[in-house]
Amino acid sequence: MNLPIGELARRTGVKVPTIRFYEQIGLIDAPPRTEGNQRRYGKTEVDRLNFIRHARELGFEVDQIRELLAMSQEPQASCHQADSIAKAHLREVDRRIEKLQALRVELARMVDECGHGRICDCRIIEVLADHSQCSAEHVSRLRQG
Amino acid sequence: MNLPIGELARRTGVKVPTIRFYEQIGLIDAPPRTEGNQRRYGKTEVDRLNFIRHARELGFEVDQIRELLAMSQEPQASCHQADSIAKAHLREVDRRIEKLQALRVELARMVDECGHGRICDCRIIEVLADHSQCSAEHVSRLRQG
DNA sequence: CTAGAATCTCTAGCCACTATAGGATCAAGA
DNA sequence: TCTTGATCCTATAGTGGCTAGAGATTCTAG
Repeated sequence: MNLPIGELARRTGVKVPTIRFYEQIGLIDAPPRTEGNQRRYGKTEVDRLNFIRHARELGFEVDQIRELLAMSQEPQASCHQADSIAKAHLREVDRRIEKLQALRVELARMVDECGHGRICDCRIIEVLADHSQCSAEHVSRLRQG
Repeated sequence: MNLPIGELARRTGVKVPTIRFYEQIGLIDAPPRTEGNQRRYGKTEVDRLNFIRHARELGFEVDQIRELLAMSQEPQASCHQADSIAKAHLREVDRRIEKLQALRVELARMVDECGHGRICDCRIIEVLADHSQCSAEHVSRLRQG
């Protein structure tokens, strides 16, 4: 194999600076270097990065991925822990979906009721200015969706 | 009125450091100060912060809020722009919901297929390691949910 | 007058990257 | 062999939207 970092990036869909970042935070090991100090990777890293990317796409946080990686390297361990990480994550995803759907209703209503006239009659501004006009009980922290 | 920052925080649900942060980034104006250099707020700021908090809760970004605030201060302007900001946001929310639902399916399948035995038989690790086992086409950026 | 709550500024930290600057190295073609 | 240009290197700073902490000052009730 002996892949340079750009090729590893191409094969895994993880960007070059992100790979270096993952090395920095210890999510992947520092690989051997060429005489000119360039990183060279093997199949192990392709697999590991694919695992990481996939888990990130599924919304797992880096710390959770660290745990999953550690577990995957002890094949005799019980998978109870992996199961519970995934279950917790599933609950979290369900929560996010619920919140977004409440939010969706509110936004749709706002847009629907916009008179398309002047700001002073616009329901969008009005609703935003006055929480009591909300039909749905929506939620304070949406950073995670 | 002449509210100190803590009272403004209590009335709007925006935390004290966040209010100072909003002042720093120019989302609200710097208020007058007491002789001892403490901020004192009036009704205007209560309204404005409520507007901001509400819009944040609905998932609008600070830059969008800036635009909405600017618009709301020109009551004779057309609300077409507010409408399009809200609509764009609605589309974004729909996109997030779709992604999360695909993700949900995948996670549920993972959890469902976990044999609750040893790691080497655990579908969770396996599925994460191999994207091709995914039933749903899920998505690369989930930071916003 | 005093105690303690609230406020002030400033700086750094959070997460998971992304971007930029200013070099060095590598691989292919002339 | 030389050159070109793509890729690579490190280091630092920036992103968004806050949050936390230190250490000093001010306000207010008793």
